[in-house]
Amino acid sequence: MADSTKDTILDAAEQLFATKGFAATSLRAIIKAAGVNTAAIHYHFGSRAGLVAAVLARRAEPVNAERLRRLTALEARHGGGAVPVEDVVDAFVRPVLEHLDPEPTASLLPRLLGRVIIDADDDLHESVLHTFGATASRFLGALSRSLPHLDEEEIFWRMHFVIGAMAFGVVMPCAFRAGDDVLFRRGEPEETARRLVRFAAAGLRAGAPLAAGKEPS
Amino acid sequence: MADSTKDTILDAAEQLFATKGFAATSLRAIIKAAGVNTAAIHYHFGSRAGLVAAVLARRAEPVNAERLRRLTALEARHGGGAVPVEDVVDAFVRPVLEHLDPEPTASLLPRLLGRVIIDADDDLHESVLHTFGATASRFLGALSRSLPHLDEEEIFWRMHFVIGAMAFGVVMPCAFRAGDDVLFRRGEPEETARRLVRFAAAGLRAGAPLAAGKEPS
DNA sequence: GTCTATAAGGAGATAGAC
DNA sequence: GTCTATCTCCTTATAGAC
Repeated sequence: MADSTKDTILDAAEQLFATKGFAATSLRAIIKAAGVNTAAIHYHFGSRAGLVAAVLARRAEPVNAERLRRLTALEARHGGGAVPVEDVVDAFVRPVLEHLDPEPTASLLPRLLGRVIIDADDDLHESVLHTFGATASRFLGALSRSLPHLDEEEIFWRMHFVIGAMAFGVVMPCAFRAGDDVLFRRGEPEETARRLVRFAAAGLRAGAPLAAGKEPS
Repeated sequence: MADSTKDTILDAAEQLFATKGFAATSLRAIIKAAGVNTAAIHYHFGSRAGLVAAVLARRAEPVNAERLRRLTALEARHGGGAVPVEDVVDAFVRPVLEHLDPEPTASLLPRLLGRVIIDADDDLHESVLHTFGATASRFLGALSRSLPHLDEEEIFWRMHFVIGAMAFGVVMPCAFRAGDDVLFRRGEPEETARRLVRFAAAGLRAGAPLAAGKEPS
């Protein structure tokens, strides 16, 4: 139990960052939730920014490693040629979405990463670019080979849209209401992943914006 | 100039909310930017929440009205039958995206609405549902008629993804860098709108997630 | 490594003069 | 309607005892 206090803080911070957002979570709230001392965060992480970076790194690095592992396996299986778009998208979103849960409070990792994507303008932005930049470049390259009819800039923007769809789909509350009725509730992780992969792959595969033709098969 | 102070506050608040986010913007920052008195916000808007609601309402209501106007015109033109998906998406996203600007600081309205969508969990959430609920319902109904092969829940989730893609595409910084090089920079509003409509319409039109077939024409 | 105590300043909100 | 002054609470961060 050498790192017990440190891990307790990381767990509590992760929970609060994921559910309330980064800007809306104070160190005091984390301290209270973790049941640790006021000075513990500064002792272990130096500052608020240090804690944020630690929480993020602990979860983002394994996710990005898993993404790259899956993409590399796909590329190997296709002999370095084009990988089907669905498979590239799947390798990108599933390492996040498989941690989803119908119970909102249980979906910590997806919501944390969604928030990171979304709370972009504070001190997070540089850290996010650094954390996700290499992975994004690899996936952009793979998509370029899978979608030769699109130029690099178009693929960049479509990947952007996919990330937005993923982050929003993941951070949003699991149920929506109309009046007093719950309309839709998130189902199994597999279901959400399938919906998103289907949507994103079709969007990525669409014809170029200026072309008049329909999507190629 | 009866409302001069009030409007000055609204303008300054809009600017800060759009660029820094809601949670990260304090009343003191707004007061300073607007060059007004400390008590002015509370005199005119009652509280911070009152100001947020006022800023949001001033911009969201015209946008939603324009969305509904365009959708109604489309439905009339198609005699109450199915409207092509591209046109429905266009009516939904263009009233926001046409206010985009290559210069980041000039895209206040899109960034404000993107942030509203995204900063969901604080006191904004109820207000957002109230502001956008009726418009969303109308568009879901139109999409149901345009996409008869999809059930209501699938359409709901895909609309979700479209909103996420739009919000993320709009809030993000206009340029991305790799090392010291600027890779991509946002172009004309028309270009971004065309990219998003193309992507979103293809995603919406994809076959049902469990079906094996490709998209219908 | 953990604690108490506290510094030093920012937050939203209000009272009361003008 | 506008201003100054101020209240109360919360924020991050640190000093120093144990």
